[in-house]
Amino acid sequence: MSDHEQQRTLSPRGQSGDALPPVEQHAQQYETVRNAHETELIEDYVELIGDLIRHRGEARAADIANRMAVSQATVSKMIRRLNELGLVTSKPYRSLFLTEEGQKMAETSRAHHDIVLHFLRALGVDDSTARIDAEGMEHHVSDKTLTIMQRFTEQQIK
Amino acid sequence: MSDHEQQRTLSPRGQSGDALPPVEQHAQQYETVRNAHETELIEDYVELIGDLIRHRGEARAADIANRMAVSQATVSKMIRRLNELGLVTSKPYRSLFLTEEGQKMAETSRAHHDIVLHFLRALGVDDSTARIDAEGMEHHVSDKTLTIMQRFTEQQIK
DNA sequence: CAAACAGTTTAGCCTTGGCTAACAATTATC
DNA sequence: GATAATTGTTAGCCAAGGCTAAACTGTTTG
Repeated sequence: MSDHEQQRTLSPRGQSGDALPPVEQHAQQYETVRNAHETELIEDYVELIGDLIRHRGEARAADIANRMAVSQATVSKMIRRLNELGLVTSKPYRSLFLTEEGQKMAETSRAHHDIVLHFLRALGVDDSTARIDAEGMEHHVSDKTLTIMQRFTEQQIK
Repeated sequence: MSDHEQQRTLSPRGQSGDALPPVEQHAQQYETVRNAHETELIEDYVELIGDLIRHRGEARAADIANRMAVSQATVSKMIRRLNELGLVTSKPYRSLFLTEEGQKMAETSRAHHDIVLHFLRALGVDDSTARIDAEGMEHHVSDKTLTIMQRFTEQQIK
């Protein structure tokens, strides 16, 4: 392991000039982010497919490409991956469908997304900024924090 | 452009069953996230290097590797990139330094990070969760939202 | 001062997620 | 129903960000 930094066990004050967190904790923060990144895109695709089906009745590759601002080739490749992961079923030149598992993922993502979006609005962020921020934040907010956000939003509305 | 989805200009209610956002706006959300991803890692490295220098007086590749939970080879490669980007200066087998520009980036990242972290704590999120979430959220929070978060935190403390 | 060890770099591999260009299939239109 | 337009797929490219293994440098120490 060779940790040339000696570990100081100062109790942190929670302020800006804080000591660095202990190595293990610090490392875990970054690991969590890296893991989130791996699933993030997949979830975004699945979520979008779910939305398209819900609102349009079908999800076509071209629509996904348009909405993601990505080439059709990229979408095509991605769909193959989603297929392999058992999240969608697709026949060439036909609309896509979500598998049971894909549906579950879509719902969860959608729910998280909504919680974050509503929270930001409740906080006073304007709609278009809230949408952009929510899209990015969505995958990095833990369940614990989501619960707190939800509670906050409800209180604001009441 | 070939938009086979016809654009419905329903005014959205801001609820979960919302119509999809207009294609251009939707596309921009995803683009913003993709752009954030490109700079994210870079910023994390630079921020960490800044922190190490501030707290330890120097930033060694081995420490970075430990704290990022990543191999030394990966760090080495990354340092080369940071060099090319003009963010750090480094002599082989020597400690790193941030350039002017690198320092600016480190400070900005650090500031954003702190705002998000303090905000989460003010919201009632426990410390270790707040740290993890902040690490992920940091790069996806717009300036506007940061301002609002900061105001919220101050009000809570008062 | 030589050997051992810790730290750094390089080489070479892999996967992901973009892209363009060329081709194939489906759908629409005349 | 032939042709045009749209949509989908395939092939092949690229950069980023991981990894391991091996080579190299610098430092410590017997």
